[in-house]
Amino acid sequence: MTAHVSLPPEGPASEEPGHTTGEPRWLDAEEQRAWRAYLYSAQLLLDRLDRELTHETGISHAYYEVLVALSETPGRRMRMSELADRCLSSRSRLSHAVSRLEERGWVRREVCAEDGRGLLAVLTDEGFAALAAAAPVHVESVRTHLFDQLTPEQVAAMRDLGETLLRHLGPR
Amino acid sequence: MTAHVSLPPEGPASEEPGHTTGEPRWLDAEEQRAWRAYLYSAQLLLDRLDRELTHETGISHAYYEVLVALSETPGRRMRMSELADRCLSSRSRLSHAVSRLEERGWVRREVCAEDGRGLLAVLTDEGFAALAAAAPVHVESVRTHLFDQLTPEQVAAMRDLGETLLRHLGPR
DNA sequence: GCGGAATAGATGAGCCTTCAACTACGCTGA
DNA sequence: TCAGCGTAGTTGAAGGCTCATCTATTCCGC
Repeated sequence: MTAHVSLPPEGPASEEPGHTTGEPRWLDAEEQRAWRAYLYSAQLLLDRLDRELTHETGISHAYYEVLVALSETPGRRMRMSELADRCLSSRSRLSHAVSRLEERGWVRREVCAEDGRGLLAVLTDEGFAALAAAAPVHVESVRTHLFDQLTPEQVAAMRDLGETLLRHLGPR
Repeated sequence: MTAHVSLPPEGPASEEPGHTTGEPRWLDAEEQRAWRAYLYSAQLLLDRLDRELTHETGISHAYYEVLVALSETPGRRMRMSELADRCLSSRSRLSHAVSRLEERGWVRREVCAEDGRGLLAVLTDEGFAALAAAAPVHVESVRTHLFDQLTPEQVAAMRDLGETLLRHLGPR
């Protein structure tokens, strides 16, 4: 009955008044239901999108995001750190990812003129072509599993929810 | 400008009428904004919750879900497959996870009486104690990064959104 | 009761992510 | 001009996840 975020109590723990540590702010049944619905649906959705993209194009969602970020930039190139931020990725993770994309011939590293420490990730024509092939597959998944399921009001609520959380979690 | 799900076009591709393949149903600017807000916020939130839980308790969110599922069940035991379903986990992933939890002494495998093929994962007292210690940490994270940020209307919308998507993505 | 299909689960290789070093370069102040 | 610190990025080891494969057991029809 009690679910997920709270410890299943044998009954509410005895509470002494004037506590110092503070009793955990457990979720009530309604909150649990909302939280679980959000958590499960988000996990299932992201998983599904990633799987469909990966299986139909050979590009994981993580790689896809890297390619998209590069493709949207003038000259199709970006500093490694900036790219990491845009992809919600750690520096290390991005570094590994770019190495693997480099092996596929989709990205190339270039030294940065203004900063001798810096590198630019550059999207190659092959990389752009791979992205062009994958994009219709991905957009169809997003339509099918997300937008086709929602009313315009729900889409608006989704955006509102997302933007509210982003203000807290920070665009970094 | 064009973002994420769509190929950044040099301009809309020429479209011949009577197409057979079907032009991709690209997202418009509003849809992209909603989708990105949702995607980013979900990724950041889940990441944050997982990190806080992992760093403060040594239990990843994935393991936490396993422990919670077991703790909620009569006898604190469950068939491996059912546990996998409850945790949105593949059989293989759960099998590996239970092995690791077994090494920590938090879970034990028992043979299943009714089905010689089956196994039961059983939460040990040590496992329950570990969960009891972690739960307050996790609930505080969920409060701080989710519920404290939202109005009651947004919580209701979150639940509605989640349940709508779950109907499509299936409780499996 | 027996042969074959289906189910439950384990296993290992390979890839991905994380974390903690580590290198290399730039910036600042004395 | 150089010492020290901060920033940019890489690297390798360790653990987690996926996928394909494998074993053991049950179920089903005859």
